[in-house]
Amino acid sequence: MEGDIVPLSVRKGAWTAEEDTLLSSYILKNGEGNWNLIPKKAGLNRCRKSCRLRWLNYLSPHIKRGVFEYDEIDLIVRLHNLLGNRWSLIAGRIPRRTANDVKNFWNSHLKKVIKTNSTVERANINSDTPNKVEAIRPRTHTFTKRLIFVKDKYVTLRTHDNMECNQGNVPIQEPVYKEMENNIPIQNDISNEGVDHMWKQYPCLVAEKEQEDVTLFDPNIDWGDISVENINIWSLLED
DNA sequence: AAACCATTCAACCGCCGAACG
DNA sequence: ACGTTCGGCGGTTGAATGGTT
Repeated sequence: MEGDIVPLSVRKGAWTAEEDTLLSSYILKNGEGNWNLIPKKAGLNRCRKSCRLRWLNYLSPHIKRGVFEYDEIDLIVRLHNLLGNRWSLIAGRIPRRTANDVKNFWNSHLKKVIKTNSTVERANINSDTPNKVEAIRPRTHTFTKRLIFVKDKYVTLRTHDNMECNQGNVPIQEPVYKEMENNIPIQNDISNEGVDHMWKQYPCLVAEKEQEDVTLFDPNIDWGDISVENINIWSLLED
């Protein structure tokens, strides 16, 4: 692809502190904009991809670095079990973590020890056999009264202010599912800090009888993604 | 202390799809 | 309809680091 051809003189390899400073100061001042122009305008002898990667995976003030916490690992394992190696989707559900970080963490820490499913506890099983994952592709589903099985559950919704409510047809990209404990929903442990979306929990409204039409979710909210842990909501909805 | 091996992770590569002319 | 550009993705590499012998 012609767009990927870069001049031979373009620098490769590890970034220097000076290059980091040039890129950071330019983007913080002018925004991300056109990655094709950024290297030139920032005074860098780097290709657009190198600049983009360096910013998104390392320099951006929005990313979180360092040790993965238990909650994050748990989420990675569950989401990987559900989505397979779709790192950008997985990272998109873990606030402030990059796809590259999640991928590296999986490959270096989790891949070897995850045997068959998605719980962190089972990650302690020592095995040389890598987990074979069948990815489940997100699809749009229409919610109907058949969702009666969610009685006594909470659904955690990731909402966006700018996303319009699409009543009836809810695009599902990621499932989350929270059990009720003594009628109190288990707290969502995902931080909202520094992210442009909000996590909210809504009780599933359940009809008394299966024959009734039922509004499962508050129709006044803006729908983003719906997330369900522990179950494969997509396959359940197939029936 | 030196050699070797294993692990980590930043960075690169090749490819894809969307947007655009 | 087609070619080009660009942003983005997952797979892979290899330098740096740490651990072991």
